[in-house]
Amino acid sequence: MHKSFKQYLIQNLNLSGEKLDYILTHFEEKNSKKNEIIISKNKICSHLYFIKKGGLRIYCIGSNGQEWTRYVAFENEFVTIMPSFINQEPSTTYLQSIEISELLSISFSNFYKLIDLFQEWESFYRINLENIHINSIKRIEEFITLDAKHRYKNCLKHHPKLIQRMSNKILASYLGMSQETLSRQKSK
Amino acid sequence: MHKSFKQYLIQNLNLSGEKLDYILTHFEEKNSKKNEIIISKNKICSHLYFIKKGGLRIYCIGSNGQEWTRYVAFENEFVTIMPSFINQEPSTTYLQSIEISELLSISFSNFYKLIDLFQEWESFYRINLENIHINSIKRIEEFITLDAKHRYKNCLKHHPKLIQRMSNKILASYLGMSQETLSRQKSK
DNA sequence: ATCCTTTTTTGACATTTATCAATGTTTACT
DNA sequence: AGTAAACATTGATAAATGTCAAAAAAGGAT
Repeated sequence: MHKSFKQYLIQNLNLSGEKLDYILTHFEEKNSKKNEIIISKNKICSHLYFIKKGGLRIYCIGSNGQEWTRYVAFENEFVTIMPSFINQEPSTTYLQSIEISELLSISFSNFYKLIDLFQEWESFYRINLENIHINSIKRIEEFITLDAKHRYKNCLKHHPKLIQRMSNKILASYLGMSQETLSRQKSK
Repeated sequence: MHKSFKQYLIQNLNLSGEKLDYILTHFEEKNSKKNEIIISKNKICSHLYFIKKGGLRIYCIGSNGQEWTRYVAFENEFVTIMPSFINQEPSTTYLQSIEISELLSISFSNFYKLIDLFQEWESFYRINLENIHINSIKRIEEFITLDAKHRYKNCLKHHPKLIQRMSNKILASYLGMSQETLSRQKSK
């Protein structure tokens, strides 16, 4: 059960045997269809998800009703709507499946229970936080320093595979530009 | 010694007595002049700083030589160039004092030594990471959803005090717009 | 395979924001 | 206090990007 996830944990979490199996019992299988909304705006995001297969995105709605993608994640990544999950407050964004996906979920209370129980689990989480935070920092730097053309080129350079799995519409909304502008950057 | 910092830790870190004092011995006083560069681009950021007084910013250089402010921090906040500090690799950005500041610094090796020694210290750091990551997320959402006018208005609403302590030049570079554009937003 | 829906591309035009230049204002230093 | 340097404002213009509309292309369901 949770085989690929267990492999992932063995490689990244400094725990094994009974403790690891105990941790695994806190995760539940959850599948999602393409385009399925997993968490809606104004709901409290009560779970954190591990992606075994597929991909998710987090998006917000702009003043004119447009969707803007704040985050994307694929296989072997954790996702949740952090501001909502951590503070257990209503979300300002949506969590959506952008492919047929196989997920594992853990509830807020169980997640933090494991942090209290196992320092190794907290370290694992902390290292994950460090990494996603560095990614956020890079994303901020791209927004303040680069124009549309260079944001696209940069993304193409650093995440060529991800681009292939996203529609132009979603990629444009991730890069902070209109679909038309993205389409024009591509033909250069 | 480190009196205000000790108060801060007593309130936010679940440790006291000898252990707390032992932690404090790993921090060194450091003062900085206004505009002083504390860490230069291409250098490895070997320390994390706590701001007792004053303010710092992190900025990067755009393709046309402009400075873009990625981060600002004032009293009772920790700052470091995270991508460089965590991975001990050359920084792509500068860390600069924007006011006369009184800092406390801890080295990379001592910081992670304390994490290994005290689970409480790791928790303290983890909670800090959660908070700054949520702030980064909000900043990303502002960049993808808001135009220049609304980015300024939003900043005015959520960080009115910080704005007063930053020059227009730095504020504009923080909000991702030219000084002239910011100046025009203000007169509305 | 075919039809229908959705996505992507392209063009024309509008809007936002940047750039350059000039002037007025503040700040820092001696 | 006085001076030089840095900063802020304003106007004119240019460049980048958004919006709207239509055509072309791609993808899904039956």
